[in-house]
Amino acid sequence: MPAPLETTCLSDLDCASSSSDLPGFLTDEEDCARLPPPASASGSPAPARRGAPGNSGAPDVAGAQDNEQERRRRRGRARVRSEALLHSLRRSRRVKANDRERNRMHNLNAALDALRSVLPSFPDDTKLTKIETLRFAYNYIWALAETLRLADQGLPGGAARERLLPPQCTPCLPGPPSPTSDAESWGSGAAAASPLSDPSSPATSEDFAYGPGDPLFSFPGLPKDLLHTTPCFIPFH
DNA sequence: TAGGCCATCTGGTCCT
DNA sequence: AGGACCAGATGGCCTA
Repeated sequence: MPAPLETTCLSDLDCASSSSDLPGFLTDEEDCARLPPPASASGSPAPARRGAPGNSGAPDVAGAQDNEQERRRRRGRARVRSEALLHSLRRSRRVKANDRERNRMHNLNAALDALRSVLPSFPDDTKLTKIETLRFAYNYIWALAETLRLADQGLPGGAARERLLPPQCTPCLPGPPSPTSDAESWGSGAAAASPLSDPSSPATSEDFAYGPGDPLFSFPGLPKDLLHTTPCFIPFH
């Protein structure tokens, strides 16, 4: 049991400063409203009614009772003050933690914006959602890497297409391998299909994160022959 | 109006 | 101890 802190109630100070006006934020005012009012502010307790009518005890006994009551009142006030102080300290730490968390998410969003800015944009200028940005970036990087790999092999476009598109896979270029074997963590529906350990391996439409015509699967930066010969790569405007 | 997306708050856990 | 990270909860906004 910590000793009561002999300090003034910081909740008064906290209540005076509106530290946040964010939606859903529990304001300090609301917070403080929940607190038991500080003894000093709760309407001064009735003064000891020394000699008040109806006090029938003997004077010395009455004095002892008054002293005991006064001690109890002081202990109560100290306890309320210490609780309020602890509460305000927790509140202060929470507010700071909220602020850090907000900044952290802003940084994360800024990084996502930066990622969007280096990805091919769409004609209708629709902003990719977060999950779309991540999936598109993943597919885009995979497609670029695949292009580099084919270029290193010195394969012409037609041969490259043969390598990319096995005969049994005509409708679309296989999507990139899933980054994790846990399909559920990668997406839902077709995006959650079984991962391809080898992008050039035979694949079905279930293997594609995005199907033909899906703008998230068209990469304007790829070689023209690939763009023109691969149904999946829709020329970008 | 339901569903998707997002921002924010919050408490827990891990790390330095 | 304090900060970073994470996941759940909540409420607002927008669209089909």
